[in-house]
Amino acid sequence: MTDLPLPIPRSADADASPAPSARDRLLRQATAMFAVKGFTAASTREICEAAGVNIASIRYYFGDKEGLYRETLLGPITEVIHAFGRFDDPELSFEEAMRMFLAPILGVASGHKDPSVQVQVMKLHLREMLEPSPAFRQVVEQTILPAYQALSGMLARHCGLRRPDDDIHQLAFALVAMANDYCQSREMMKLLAPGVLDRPRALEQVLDRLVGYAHALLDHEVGRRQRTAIATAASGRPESTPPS
Amino acid sequence: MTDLPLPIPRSADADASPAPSARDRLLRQATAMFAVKGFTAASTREICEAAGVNIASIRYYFGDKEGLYRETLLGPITEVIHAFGRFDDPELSFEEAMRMFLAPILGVASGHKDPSVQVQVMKLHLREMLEPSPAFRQVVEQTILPAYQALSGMLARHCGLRRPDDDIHQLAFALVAMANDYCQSREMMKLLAPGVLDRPRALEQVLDRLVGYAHALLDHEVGRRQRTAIATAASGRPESTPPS
DNA sequence: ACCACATAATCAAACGATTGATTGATGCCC
DNA sequence: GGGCATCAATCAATCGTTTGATTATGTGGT
Repeated sequence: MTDLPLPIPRSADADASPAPSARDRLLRQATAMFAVKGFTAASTREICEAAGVNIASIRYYFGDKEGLYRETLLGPITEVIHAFGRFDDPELSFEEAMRMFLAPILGVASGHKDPSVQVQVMKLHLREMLEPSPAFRQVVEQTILPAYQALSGMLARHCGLRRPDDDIHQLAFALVAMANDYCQSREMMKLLAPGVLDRPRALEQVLDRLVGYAHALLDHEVGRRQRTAIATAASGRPESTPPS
Repeated sequence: MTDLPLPIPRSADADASPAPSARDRLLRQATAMFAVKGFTAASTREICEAAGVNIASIRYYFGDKEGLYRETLLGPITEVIHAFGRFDDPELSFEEAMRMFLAPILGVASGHKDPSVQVQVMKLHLREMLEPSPAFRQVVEQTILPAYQALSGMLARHCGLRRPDDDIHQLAFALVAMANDYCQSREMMKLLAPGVLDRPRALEQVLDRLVGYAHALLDHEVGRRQRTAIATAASGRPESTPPS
């Protein structure tokens, strides 16, 4: 029950699986462990045992636990952001752009064979938003911030603005929040409304809905700004909160 | 620097502050610690030192660390859900209902003097959605599930349905996600768009926008359903995914 | 008023277990 | 034999928990 002394379970297959190295196994298991249990709760012994490697391998390959964690974070996040592509291309329609932006977050058409890995990585990042580690702040400034600026800039453009203002920022956060929630609240969603995620083409349908939501919110924001502009032009008051 | 041997710092005031007991101090500091560092990362010594109580107090008042954690979770969540009031009252308009529902989540008009406590507690619950503890699942079924059923039921009613279907559930999750995000991504929001949360009436304005978003999404969903109904009636295909 | 007793609350100290990190030796392949 | 990778074993530190004693707060009897 306690001992499973098989460090390399899969033998040399034909060609499909090139027998993942100890480093890769360690990194993969660490991703899963960190996502499920968090940084502190996931012990190095646990991770190494699941990966079938010795405890000293962490020091050997990554220096220490935080180095392993940093690698676990940095790798997939750049992958997702790269998957965005040029979603802020002015040639694209708003729906096309939002679809390009939302699809990688939901994990649609992910490169991995196992879709749960994508979800685990998203959970890791969402956990970091609650409890930012020093490693994460660095990742944010290098990768997430440019992506967010591209999003808010695109939203501003579709609202007829040259630069995003606070209302655009709020709209951007609302859109991102809707997408993130489908990685974050998955367990609760299965508990409260099992049908949404168990349908055959569940993720595609969720993506369709979210794109529709985004369009509705953009139209709402455009309309609100027009009403605000008319109101301020009529009364001369530069107030910023008309009804809804 | 190390020793602060004053277990009861504030002397007997007039009447405003009844000198919080050791149990209350412990509970308050535990809430802050758990919210900031998580369950495992927050050590019992740390919590007790911050609260100015002995380590054995945890065993004395709550049995063990998990008992303290359970109390930390259960208390404020029932408080928030009770603050919803009867938001699903059929007499209310949709905007009135959503305002009653969203305000407690954002922490508007909270009973606490310190608004950061409310945010901390929300972070605790969001963390639990990523890593549900046994204590949390019990809390979900007892308190969150009824509140969610009230929300999805109200949404279904405003869409002309007797019971919520999968599309209503997805709409409900999107609305909750938008509100949760303002507790969850606060740090990142301050980093990416500082103006949104630093305005004088920031929370009230955010609430106004979210209520507007909710209305826009509801209208979008109603329109989508009408278009779907017309399309299926015309072609006879019971498909469920028309464009946006 | 005084003592005896009981309960509640708090304390310092230590328990065993587990943590992340580190060492020096070992097998292996080119 | 010389890098490369892996191993068992152990380090000091910290973890949550527990103990037994000590102080504070009442309570009732005489």
